[in-house]
Order: sequence, then structure tokens, then C-alpha cells
Amino acid sequence: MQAKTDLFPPDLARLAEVAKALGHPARLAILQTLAARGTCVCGELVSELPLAQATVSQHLKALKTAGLVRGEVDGPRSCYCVDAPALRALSADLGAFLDPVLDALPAANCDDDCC
Amino acid sequence: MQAKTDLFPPDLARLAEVAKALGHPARLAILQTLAARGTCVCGELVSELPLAQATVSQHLKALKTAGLVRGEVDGPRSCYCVDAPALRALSADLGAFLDPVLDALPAANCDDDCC
DNA sequence: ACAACTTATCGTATCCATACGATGGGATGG
DNA sequence: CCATCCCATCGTATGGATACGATAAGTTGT
Repeated sequence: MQAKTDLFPPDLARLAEVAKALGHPARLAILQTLAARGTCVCGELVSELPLAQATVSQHLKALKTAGLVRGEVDGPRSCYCVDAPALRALSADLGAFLDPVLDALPAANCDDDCC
Repeated sequence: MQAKTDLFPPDLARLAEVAKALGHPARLAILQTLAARGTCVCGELVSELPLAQATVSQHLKALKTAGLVRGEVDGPRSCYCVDAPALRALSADLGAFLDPVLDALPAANCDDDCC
């Protein structure tokens, strides 16, 4: 009784998927740190965040599954970075969703009462 | 053992909260429909969506809690509309989050291997 | 080989999210 | 009033998310 996301248009489903990946402050913080440093070893993220190592690893996996970060093994460490094209695509997709919505608003206003 | 969102900066927590609200295709579809029509009665949304009435009501509540839509009772119906200022703020906040991240990327590139 | 270190994954506990049928309460119209 | 309609909420079921400790699996330096 779950996951009716296939009953919706695929673009909405995809956007929702990415939005969900952004839906936790830890994952936003990870993205910020990765962007600031360009590249980051897992342990650095763990020391930046108020979370246990296992939890950080889980959040990284979520971001990787959503396609927002990429990771590779560098000797004994794991090295992560933002997937720049994906993040640009995200920005574009959000714009494509929000802009028509915002454009429609001034015309169909409801500022004090809707009906 | 949950909800460590208070261990993060409030702006990240807030943005994550809104992103979470966008993290379901039904809620994205609701926002689109509301924006297109300007105003919408609950029943209209129910017939647009492949979901039961109770479920739609729940999604509307989530959007209202996140501050993205507003609703008022109009006689026997419930009338919803997008909260335009909130959506504009969301757009701005997303930009404030993504733009620095995207700006940092070209310099700190990792396009084929990170390390 | 071995000790030390780093990280992913497993196991587990708890809470949140999603979904629906059923119920209830308010409003309208006869 | 009373039947009807509309919707929020309750109850409930199930699956996902979040968190952590413990463990395993890989590397590196000795």
C-alpha cells in the first residue's frame, strides 16, 4: 500500500525524488561542505556533523542514490564530491517547476480570501 | 532517537523542512494545480489526483504546515490557494542555497576523479 | 603478516510518512 | 428539521527514514 509515485508524471516523480534528498538538514550541510571544499573525505564530514559515522555514511548514500554527489575510493578513504551537472540540472528543474507557478500567481491572486 | 534537526543551523533546518514538503509528487501536483487555477476546492484536487480524499486532505495539511498553501472554509467546501509570498521566499531561499554551491563548483572541480 | 585506520554495511530500535476506509461535524437546500 | 454533501480527522496498516553500535572489509605503513 505504498509508493504510488508511478501514478504521477515522471518529471514530477523525479523532482520529488531530488527534493526528498534535500529534505534533511544533514544532507544540505553535506552539500554545502562538499561545495566549499570541492572534495571531501568521509571522515571530514563526520567531524563537521553532529552525527555518528554510520549515519553520515547513510546520508551520503542517499545523496549518491539521488545522483547529487559522487564518490570514489582513494586508498583507505572514500572521497566525495558534488555532481556539478546534476546540481545544475536540479537548479534548472526547480526553476522549470517554480517559475510557471510563480508566474501564474499574480494573475490568479487570492491574497486575502480565496473564494 | 529522532529529529536531530535542532542540531543544525536554523536556516538549513527550515530549508530542509520545505524541501521535504516538495518531496512527494502528489504535493507537487497539488501546487501546480493550485497555481494554474488560482484557487481550488478540495474536491477538485481529489478528482485530479489518483488518491483517496483522505490522502489528499493529508497532503494538503502537510503543505499548509510547511506554509506553502493557505486554506479557508467557504461554506461547505474548503478552498485552497498557494501562499504566493511563501513560494517566492522558497524560490529565493533555494537560490541562496544553490547559487553559492554552484559558484564554488567550477573552481573546485572534480569532474572526473575527485582526489 | 600485522596492527592501525577508514568506511560501508548489518542489525536493530524507533519514529515518520503514506495510504485508505470509516466516522463525525458543519453547511446547504429542500 | 432532515437528508445530503463536503471535508477534516480518527483509526489502522505498512513501509520508509533516521539514528546508532557493532562488525566486516579494504588499505596503508611497519
